[in-house]
Amino acid sequence: MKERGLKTTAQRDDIARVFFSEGGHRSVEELYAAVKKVNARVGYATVYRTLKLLKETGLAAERRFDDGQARYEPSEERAQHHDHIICERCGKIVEFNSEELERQQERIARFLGFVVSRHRMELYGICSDCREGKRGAPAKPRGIQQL
Amino acid sequence: MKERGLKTTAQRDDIARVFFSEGGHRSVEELYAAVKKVNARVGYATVYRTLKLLKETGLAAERRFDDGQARYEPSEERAQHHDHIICERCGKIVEFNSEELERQQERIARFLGFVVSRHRMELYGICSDCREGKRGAPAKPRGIQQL
DNA sequence: GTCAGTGCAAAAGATTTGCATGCGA
DNA sequence: TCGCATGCAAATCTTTTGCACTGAC
Repeated sequence: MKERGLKTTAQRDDIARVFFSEGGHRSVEELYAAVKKVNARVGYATVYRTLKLLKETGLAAERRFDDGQARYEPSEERAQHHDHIICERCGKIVEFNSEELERQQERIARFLGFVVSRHRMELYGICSDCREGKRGAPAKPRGIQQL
Repeated sequence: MKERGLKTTAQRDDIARVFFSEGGHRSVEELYAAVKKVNARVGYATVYRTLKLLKETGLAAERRFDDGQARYEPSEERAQHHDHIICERCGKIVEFNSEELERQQERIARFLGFVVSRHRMELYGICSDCREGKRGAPAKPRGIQQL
């Protein structure tokens, strides 16, 4: 699973297993809690160190939304590239992808003389469930919306 | 200049003066240093507090790029809305605006059932100066590029 | 004269790091 | 066995806050 020059240890295995099975956009705190349940012998620092490792080897992508803490998700090498739209009321995060938008960005960058290596694009607003006054946990994300 | 219900004090005046005259995307640290030169009697906390005030009254906009610290720029009430493209080599930040891109985002959000309140869009790449091997300070930004 | 605004230092929250120890290759 | 990986706590970094004091209105 992680033969990219990484030594295998019990904690790395457990962290990686939890990380890739849960998917989603997990904060370090959430991941730490989840890993703890599987292996109580894991320290906070190791979770940070492992996540950084996964990021450096390209297996994980780091996201920073506006809540002040980093979140990680399985890299786009394994999932398709996508952006995020976030509900400011219930916190729901929906992933989407738009070819049109990508082309657009590429065009803009080229015009300004840049070669783009990556981008970050987040939309913030209120989702329909919240506008309609529905309560309770947000609906489970349904994967990447193609547009 | 700041009659939005704000009491005027020497430090606020100085901070606001520096902030609005320098413009750009200044980190708190940079602003603090700049204000210090004008008025040594200003504390770090006051810069933070004043910036937060300016943000809340809509006079300043907070930006968080990928370098871990907040940056502020005069609000879009006074300047036009724009996004950013950032050179990962020299740190140059170019502002741009694209009606097309805005429409695009609006369309996507609507399709997903969201009403957008704000968005965040940053492109990261290498600028032409850097690709051509030019050294030295990045060229002064030339305002918002219309696309 | 009041009370909001300020400075300083301490607190907080997120993340990193030093160091002695443990465990995989 | 050897050295990287780990745990824990301490250190960093950025931002916030408590508190006594100052200055604006």
